[in-house]
Amino acid sequence: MKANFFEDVYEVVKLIPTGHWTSYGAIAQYLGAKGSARMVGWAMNSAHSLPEVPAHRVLNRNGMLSGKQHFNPPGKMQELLEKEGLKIMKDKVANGPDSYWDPNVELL
DNA sequence: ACACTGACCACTG
DNA sequence: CCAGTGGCCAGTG
Repeated sequence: MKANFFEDVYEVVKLIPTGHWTSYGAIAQYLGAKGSARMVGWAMNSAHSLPEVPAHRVLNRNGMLSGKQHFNPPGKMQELLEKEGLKIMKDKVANGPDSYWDPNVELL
């Protein structure tokens, strides 16, 4: 397959609890030298085929729905997040760090 | 084999 | 505070 890196990313994303979100950088940091934040985004692009991977729970470091434009249809991302209890305002999470989930803290 | 791009992040001005 | 630039790794033309 593409690379183990993608698999690792998928695993972490799948581990994100409902109503929580994490950032590309956090995942990249959790995986370490395996890749940078950009690779996580690239992995998400590949993850597009995997319904098991809740890519809508992965936002940029600012909690902004950077990749919502890549969803189908765009806006589905926000819809899902709101459905899970997150407050989205202006394409960004309003719950703040309260809903933030960091693999480096929770998993490590 | 080379160059450009990409769902990012951090630093500098 | 906002804008610009570099760095990161892999994939595609």
